[in-house]
Amino acid sequence: MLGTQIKVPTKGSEIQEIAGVGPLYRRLHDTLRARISSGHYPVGLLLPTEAALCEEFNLSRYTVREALRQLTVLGLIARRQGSGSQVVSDVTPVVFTQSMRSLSELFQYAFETRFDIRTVRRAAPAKVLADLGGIDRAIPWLLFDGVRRDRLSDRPLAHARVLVHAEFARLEAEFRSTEGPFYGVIERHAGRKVADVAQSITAGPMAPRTAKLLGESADATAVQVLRRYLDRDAAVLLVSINDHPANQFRYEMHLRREG
Amino acid sequence: MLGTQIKVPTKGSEIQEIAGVGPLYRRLHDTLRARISSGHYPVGLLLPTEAALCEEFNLSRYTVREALRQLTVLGLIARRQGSGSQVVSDVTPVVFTQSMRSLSELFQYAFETRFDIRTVRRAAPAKVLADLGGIDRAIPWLLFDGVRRDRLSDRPLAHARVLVHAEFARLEAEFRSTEGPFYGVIERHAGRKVADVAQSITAGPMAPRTAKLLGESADATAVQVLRRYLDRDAAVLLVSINDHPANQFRYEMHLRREG
DNA sequence: CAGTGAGATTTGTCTGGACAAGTTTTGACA
DNA sequence: TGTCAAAACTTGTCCAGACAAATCTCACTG
Repeated sequence: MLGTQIKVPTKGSEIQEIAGVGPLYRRLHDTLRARISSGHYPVGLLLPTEAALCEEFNLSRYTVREALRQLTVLGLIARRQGSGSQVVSDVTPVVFTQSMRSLSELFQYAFETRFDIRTVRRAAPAKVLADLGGIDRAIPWLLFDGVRRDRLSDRPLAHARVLVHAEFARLEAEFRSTEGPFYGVIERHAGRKVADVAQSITAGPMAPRTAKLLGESADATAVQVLRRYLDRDAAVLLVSINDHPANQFRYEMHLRREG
Repeated sequence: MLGTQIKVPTKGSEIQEIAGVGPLYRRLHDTLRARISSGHYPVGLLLPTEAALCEEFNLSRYTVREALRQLTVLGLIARRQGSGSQVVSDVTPVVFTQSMRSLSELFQYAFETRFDIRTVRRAAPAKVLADLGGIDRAIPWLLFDGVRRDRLSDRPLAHARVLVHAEFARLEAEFRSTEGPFYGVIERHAGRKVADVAQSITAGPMAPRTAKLLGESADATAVQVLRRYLDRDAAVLLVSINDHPANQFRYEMHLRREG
C-alpha cells in the first residue's frame, strides 16, 4: 500500500471498556481521538481495521464506523476502501486558531476563553443584523460588550459583543456568572435548544473602539466572526460578534470528500 | 410540536424512482435537495418522515437516514428525535460567499469561476508555505498567477496563485485549458487522488500588486484563503492562494450539533 | 380552559448480515 | 528480477431488525 507502511499493532485479543457517558460511538470516537493525540496512533500510520476495533471494543461494525466517520469529519483520519484508516493529523493546536465545525466545539471554545464583560445594556440590534433575518428590532435586546480573553494567559483575543433576545433578559445574572457559553445558559434555564449556528466571517478595518480595547493600532485590520444561534424554528436566540485582530487570527478547516 | 406546523403531504403510496448514478443515498439526497430548492418542501416545514421516505422510494431506513444526514451536514434540514426533519434553509446563494465544506464543493466552485491565468513560471515556494509542511522548497514548483473571475459576469473575485508540484509540470497545457479545478487535472492525468484539503483563512493588508490586479485601492484589505491539496500520504500536490478584497468577501457556514 | 398522563409517533442508537468495490498481498511464471 | 492474476483483506453500500429516547397528540380530570 504505502511503501514501508506498517500497521499499528493492536491488542486484538483484549476487550477494551469504553469509558464515559453518552452514545457508544461518541465514546469510541473520544477514545480513538485521545490515542491519536497521544501519538499512540502516529500521523501517517494506520488505525486498526474496523474488524479489529469491533473485536477490541466488542462493538458492532455500525458503531465503529460511526466513530471513524466522526474522526474523518474532524480531519484526523482519511479512510480508503480496501486500504484502511490513516491518521492524517493529530489535534495539535496552533496559536489562536479557530476551526469551529460543530456546536460542541463552540461549547469547548467558551471554556477555553473568558468573556470579560465590560458593559451590559438594552440595545436595539443594528439594522445590518436584523437584515440577516430572525431578529426583531422593535424590542431591545440585552447587549453584553467586552473582551474575550484566553483563559490561561488572559491575553485579549477579541472584542466580543453578545446580543441576547429580550425574552432571556431575566437571566442576566446567569449570563454574567457563567463559565461556559451563553447559549448554554439559555438551554439550561429557559429550556430553549440551539439547533443551528449560522456563522459568517468577514474582514475590514478595525473600529477605533475595538482597537483601543485590544491594544491595537488605529489602522489595524479586524476579522469579524458573527454567529447567530437559532432554535428549531429558526428564531434567533442570541447573536455573538467577535472582532479579532487580523494579525493574530486564522481560521482553519479540512475539506473532505463527501461521505 | 410547532404550533400550527403542518406536515407536507407526500404521495406515500407511489414508489418514486431515484434518478442518476452513484450510491442510492446520494441520489436520494440530490432528489430531496432539489425538492427543497424548488420549494416543494418549504423552509420551516417538515420533510416526510423516514418511514414515509422509505416507502415512497422503496429504500432501507439506513439509506434514507444517510441521505438525511447529508442534508443535515449541508445545513438544509434540522432533525429532531420524536419530531421529524425540518427544512431550515434552502440553497439561496448570496453575492460572493464562500462556504466550502467538502472537496466536491471545491469542485463546483471551480466551475462557477474562471481562472484568468496571466503568468506561468517555475518558482520556489515561499518559506512560509514550506513551513506548513509537505512542501519541498528544493525543487521549483510551477506557479500559475492570475485572476479568478466570476464565470457569468467576468467580475474579478480574487488574485489567484496556484503552485503545482514539479512532478506535474508536464501537465501545463492541461492546467491552462481545464475548465474545472486544477486538482482534477492531477487526478485525471497523473492518477494521484486528493484525499484532504487543508484550508486556512487569514486577513491583512492587500499587496500593491494584488490591489492593482483587482482594481482596489492601495489601502484595501485582503482576505487570503490558502488551500493545500494533500494526497493520502499527506504529500502536497498543489497549493492555491486566493486573495479576495475583504469588502466583497464573507465566509459562511453552519455549525451543527455533532452526530 | 388548563394541566396531566398515557399512548402513538418519530428519530437515535445499536446489532447482525450480505454483497460490492477497491487495495494489498501472494504465488506462479517468464 | 519483473509481471500478472488470483486470493485475501478492508472499507463502502445497503438491507433487516430491535429497543431507547424524545416529541406530539389525545383523552381525561379539575
